[in-house]
Order: sequence, then structure tokens, then C-alpha cells
Amino acid sequence: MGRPREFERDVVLDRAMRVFWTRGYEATSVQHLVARMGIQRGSLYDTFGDKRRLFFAAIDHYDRVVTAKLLATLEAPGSGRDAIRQFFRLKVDVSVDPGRPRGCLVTNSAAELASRDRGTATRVGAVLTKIEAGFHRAVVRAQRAGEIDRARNPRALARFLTSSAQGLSVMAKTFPDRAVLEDIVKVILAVLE
Amino acid sequence: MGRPREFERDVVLDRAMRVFWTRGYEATSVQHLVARMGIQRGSLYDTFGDKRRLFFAAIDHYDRVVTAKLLATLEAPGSGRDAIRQFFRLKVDVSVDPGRPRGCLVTNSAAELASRDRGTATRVGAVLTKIEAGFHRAVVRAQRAGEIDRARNPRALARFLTSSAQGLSVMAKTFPDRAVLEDIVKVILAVLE
DNA sequence: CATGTTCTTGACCGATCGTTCAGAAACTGG
DNA sequence: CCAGTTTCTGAACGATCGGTCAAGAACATG
Repeated sequence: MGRPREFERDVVLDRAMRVFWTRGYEATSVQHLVARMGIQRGSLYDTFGDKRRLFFAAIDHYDRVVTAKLLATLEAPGSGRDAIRQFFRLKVDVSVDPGRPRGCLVTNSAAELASRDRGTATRVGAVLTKIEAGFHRAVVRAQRAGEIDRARNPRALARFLTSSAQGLSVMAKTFPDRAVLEDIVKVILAVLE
Repeated sequence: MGRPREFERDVVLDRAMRVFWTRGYEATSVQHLVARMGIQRGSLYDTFGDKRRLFFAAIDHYDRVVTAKLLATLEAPGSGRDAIRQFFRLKVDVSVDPGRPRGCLVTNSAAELASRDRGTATRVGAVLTKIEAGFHRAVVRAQRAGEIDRARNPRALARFLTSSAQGLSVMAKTFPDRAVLEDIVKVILAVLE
């Protein structure tokens, strides 16, 4: 069976995710990674392949941990409109949480790499599509309950909400100020009336 | 008076801007820059100082050329609401123009560097503030003309529109598809009714 | 044409990049 | 306790990074 691993894959992957989330892909060196992950270069390459594949694993991990928690608010039972409200409320909370990197790893990756790296574009696109689908379900639910005008295009609304979430992430990076973000969210939610 | 310069500063700066716009800051090497700018390393360092200062000059150039053209739509005489409509119409056109890099240099820089580099954060913040001010003026104009409900908070609306423009830029990087972007813009503009 | 100044050119710098690898260390099954 | 397997460790790889510099080329002035 050989020598046992001295670290848990998910633990060090979570640390790698935070490094990429903070510094982006290109500005993150393997030295940064091993220092923060607390493992050696060899272990990194044995476990994750190379820097690029580690980055992809980090995006997937982000999707599983961070995005999933946001999306869960949309699937909450009850009012679809309240669910969307909760989504953006949580998004603002997360965005100003000093314990986390600012912004969003998916948004950052889209801006930094999506037009140049196909692997990143695929992964980012999949997450955004998943978010759009979550919004779509919530919108349809709200329309069925009469909370949102049924005449409105749910697909367009879902895309708008997805785009709005991305915009919020960008704004949070430059203006990490709750008042600014809440101003924006107020108007986003007003759209649903 | 010495030997005359063999290139025009603005011409090579425009080329540098496109390189940063396409590849981002970190992924752009000085080799990339001199190759695309058509000048030698020495000339680059003599004229622009170093890579970082060239990047700042590129952001300023982007502000002067690209953003200014977008902002000009907001200052057009007549309806404030039409002006905002025109802004986003132009934004979509620019976003799907195959002759340009996808997305927006300011959005990309915000996502890649704003939380880590103060100089970038300052410049990006200044541009975003300028955009917000333009939206604010247009909203107030529209409110005075009765096109937008006067009870609504113009500052919040301006911030929302600024954030929406950032969101569009991010979406354009992953989904460079006119139909998607127009769906989003349709809802953004519906907010103003 | 000689002189002084500025710009261009291409070689070159040390540092850091992502990646590899040989050997030591730590485990399991026989 | 030995053999076999896997992981850990740290030195090392060539390539590329951002940045510098000396020498030559191209101008204005006298």
C-alpha cells in the first residue's frame, strides 16, 4: 500500500482555491501554491497533475462549495421571489465578508481567461449556465404563484439575474462597500415587481 | 535635437492596450508587447517606464478612446432614457464586434488586479465613478422629463446601471452571443419604466 | 563636415517561472 | 524483518520573465 498521504486532498484543494481566488491564475506561482497548501511540489504534481489542472480542480471545488451554497437559496421551498431575494442578500454578505477573497472565482476566471483558454471557458460557462438554470426555475415558480408577471420572458430574466450577479462581483472588487452593493441589489430586485 | 522617434506614442500605446485587453496584465509579457507594438524593448522602457506604467497608460488610453465613446452616448441631447438605451445598444455592438477583444479592459482589470494592486484599483475606480456619474446625469435628466419615476433613487439607479454594464462585459467574455446580451439589456432597460 | 543629442538595436542580466526526478522515508503484505 | 509500493523531500532543469546597457544610427546645430 505504500507510504500514506500526509494531507487530505480536499483540504489542500480548498487552500489552492483561495489562492487562485485571491491572486488569479497567472499571478499565482507554484511557489505560492505549495506555500499556502502546505505540501511539497512533488505532492502537488503527483496529486493534481500540473498548475492548470489544479486550477480546474479549484474551479470545480468552488462550484461544489461556494456556488452550491448560493444556488441552494434558489431551491428553497416557498416563494420564488423570496428565493431570488435571498440569493442576492447572501451574495452581498459574502462579498463584504473580510474572511474571504473579494469577488468571485468564476467571475474572475471569466474575465482573466475565458476568451483565451478553452478549458476555463468550458468550466466557467457550465457554472454560469447552472446559475441561469437556477434563476430560471425560481422565476417560473414565482410566475406560477403570481409574484412575477407571466407575460415576461423567464429566460431573459434568468440571464439578466445571472449577469447582475457577475456585475456585483466586479463592483465588489473595486468598491467593497455594503452600501454600494445594496443600492445595486435594491434595483435588481425591483425588476421582479 | 537628436534622432527623431520612429513611432507615434499614441499608435503604439493603442496596440499595447489591445494586447492587455486581450491577454490581461500578468499573461502579457514584454516580448508580447514589443512584438505587437512594433518597437524594441529599449524604446518601450524609454517611452513608458516599465510594464506596469505602460499598463496604466493603456488603461488611461482606453478611458480616453473606448469608454469616452460609450459615455458620449449618455451626454447626447434629448431624452435621458433614450441616451441610456443607446449606451447599452452600443455596448452590445462593441461586445460582439469580432474586430475587438471581447469584454472590457476596465472590467478585466478590476477582476484581475483591483484587489491586489492599488494603482489599478485607483484607475479602475476612477473610470467606474465617471461612468456612474454619466448614468446619474442621464437618470436625473430623465426624471425631470417625467420619463423615470421621480420617487426612485437616482444614485442607486446609476450604480445599478454601472454594475449592469460590468456584468454584460463578463457575460460577453463567456457567451459572445448577441441574443444572450440583448436578452439581458432588454431587462436592464425595463428597469427604467 | 564635426559635434552633441536622442533614439534604435540586440545582446545580456539575475530572478523566477512551471516542471522533473532521484533518493530518503513510511507504510503493507508476506 | 524483508520486499514492494507509495509518498515526501529538496535539488535541479531549461525556458522565460522584467529590465538594463553599450554601441551604432539618425538627426540639429555650428
